[in-house]
Amino acid sequence: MIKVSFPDGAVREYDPGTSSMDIARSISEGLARRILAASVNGQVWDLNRPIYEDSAIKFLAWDDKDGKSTFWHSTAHLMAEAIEARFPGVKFWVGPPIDNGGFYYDIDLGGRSITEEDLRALETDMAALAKKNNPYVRKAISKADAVAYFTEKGDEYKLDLLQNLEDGNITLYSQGNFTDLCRGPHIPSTGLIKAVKLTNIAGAYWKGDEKNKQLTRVYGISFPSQKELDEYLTLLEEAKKRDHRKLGKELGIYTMDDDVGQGLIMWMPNGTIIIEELEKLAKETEGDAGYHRVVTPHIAKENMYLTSGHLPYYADSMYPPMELDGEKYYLKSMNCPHHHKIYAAEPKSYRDLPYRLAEYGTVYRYEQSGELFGLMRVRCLHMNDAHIYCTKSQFESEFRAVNDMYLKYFKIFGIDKYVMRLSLHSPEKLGIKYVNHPELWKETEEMVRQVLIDSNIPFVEVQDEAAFYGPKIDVQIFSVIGREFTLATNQVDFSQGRSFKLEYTTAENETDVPLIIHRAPLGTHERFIGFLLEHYAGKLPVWLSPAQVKVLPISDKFMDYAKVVLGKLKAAGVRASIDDRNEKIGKKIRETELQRIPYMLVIGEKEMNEGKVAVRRQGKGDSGVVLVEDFLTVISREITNRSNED
RNA sequence: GCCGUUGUAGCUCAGUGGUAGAGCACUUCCUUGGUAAGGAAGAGGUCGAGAGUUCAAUUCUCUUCAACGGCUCCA
Repeated sequence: MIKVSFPDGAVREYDPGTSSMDIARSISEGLARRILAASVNGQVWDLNRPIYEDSAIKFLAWDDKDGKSTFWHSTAHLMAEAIEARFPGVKFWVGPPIDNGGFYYDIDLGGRSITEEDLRALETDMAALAKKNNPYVRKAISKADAVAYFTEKGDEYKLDLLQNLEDGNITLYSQGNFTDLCRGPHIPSTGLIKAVKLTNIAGAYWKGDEKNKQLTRVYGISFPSQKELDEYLTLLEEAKKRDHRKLGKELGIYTMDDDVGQGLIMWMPNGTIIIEELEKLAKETEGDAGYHRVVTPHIAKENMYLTSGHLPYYADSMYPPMELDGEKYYLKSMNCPHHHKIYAAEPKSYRDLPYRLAEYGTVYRYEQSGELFGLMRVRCLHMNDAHIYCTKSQFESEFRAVNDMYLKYFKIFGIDKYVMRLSLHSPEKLGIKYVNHPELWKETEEMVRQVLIDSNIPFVEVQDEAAFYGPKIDVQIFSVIGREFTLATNQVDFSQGRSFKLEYTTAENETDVPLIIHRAPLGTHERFIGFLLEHYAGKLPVWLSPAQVKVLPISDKFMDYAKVVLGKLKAAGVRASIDDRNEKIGKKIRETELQRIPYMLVIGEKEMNEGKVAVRRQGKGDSGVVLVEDFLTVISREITNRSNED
């Protein structure tokens, strides 16, 4: 007998060779019907795989992350079966589940292409195949047999996969007429897949390398019931409504134009107000933290970018140079070199450090055309940039102060869904993507890691994401459509101080090179505002809102009083206007609501006679009649406090 | 940059091998209305751009530009 223990601590005995499914059935039929896979000693297993040893078991159902991935992975195989039946001779690369929902399969269609109509037909095929309730059958196979099998099939992709697999560790999975090289696990049978949606078709380089052939990737998602699929589709629709590109247009935040160029944002009056509020916040905060503000040009000569390392490392993402008087000038892709020159303009002693230079710097980056994305990925951006020059002993407290600044900002904006990422270099890319100082990388990476640990900030470590000049902490956020972006960044630079020959005189009257911190807690205006629009679903807090109050007279009989109210609002520094159109109040309210203007002041006879206003909060309806002065007190406080409540 | 999709009025979108339509927005008039769309009339587009096929192209073909979905990339 084998001992099987459960998450609640219970232990039961079973015959060796019992499967997780048998065990589930011995507990309850309902459980057996619900589960998709099992975790056996921490590994996800097929439910029908026999267990021969004492094991800790946990059943995985749809509400489990691993249950979902297993389900989606199995659906990918189901899709492959349907595709192979419809397009004989196609070859499959890999078909994994996706973390944030669904699955894909990369396919070599052999010159054919798949259309939207094909997807609809494949969905029908898949539903029919699912209905057959074919079991997913696992078969362990020797490497030699596997190679023979796929050689006969002429499947160079699976043979390629096999190269990196160890003999004795190779399994095939089959369901219906489809067999795939796969480590599994899978759900018991296709009948569990009740609803499938194939969402899109895309190209994807084989092994993710753009030098390789491009395969066709088909994305899909599936659910154990039609209802859940419908809910998912509704959720997608909702997400689209808060897409910053849609809101940006509806709210008059920004525009782009073919004549201006790709990825070049023009901020409209409403967007500019947001920018100015953000800059005001940044200037206050940085002023308090001892930063000096500077302003630098948008271009510089080639030589500076050779010194900085930008040209050797990042020439591809800089705009090509313009030539003047026989000199090459580049649009700047970073502000740091200019700031270094300001540092170097006057001799520094240790008494001058930390020396902090801040600028909302405009930089230009030649992003690949296919990568541009609304406000989130653009070619001209305005960075909340600053560089801190400090001694080694000051580094930790400076770096930590920057982190504290992040957290302060995030609290103001109510940002809580982000991932702090410690971005490290890759040793094999030293001298290619990263400056070649292995010992400095090691030292500074440890230093940054320690700051995070000491500050009790949860973080993930990722290789090969560092800046070319040093490790960094990135704050990763997700757009409503699920794309990941670095919102803010806090970077160590042990390299440029040397390349620019920056120095300071130490207390011992010696010369030393400062460490540099590059930081951008508010990222760039473009990405940050794009993020905020989605974060707030367009309902910006009052202090940030381009229009804060709309005065809505019931009819033009009350226009004079409305103007008095407007005058008081403006005198108090509130951004307000009157809807003086000849429209009914219902329509004025509807349009103001749609513009996400936080406060509406409805004014009619009663309000006029009593010196009051009827307040309506955006999204919340009528919230009562108050004296104009009382309203002013409330809104002024909300603005001054940069209140995030509504 | 690569694969795929799309491009018609300010916006959202119909439509056709015989030089275009709706709703909203806009303008004017009527209406002076109390918490999410009052009524009427009017104006507005060389159908992304260029070339080709055709008696005739917004429609078919090619090129190009841009947007979108991915891939690659992202200091």
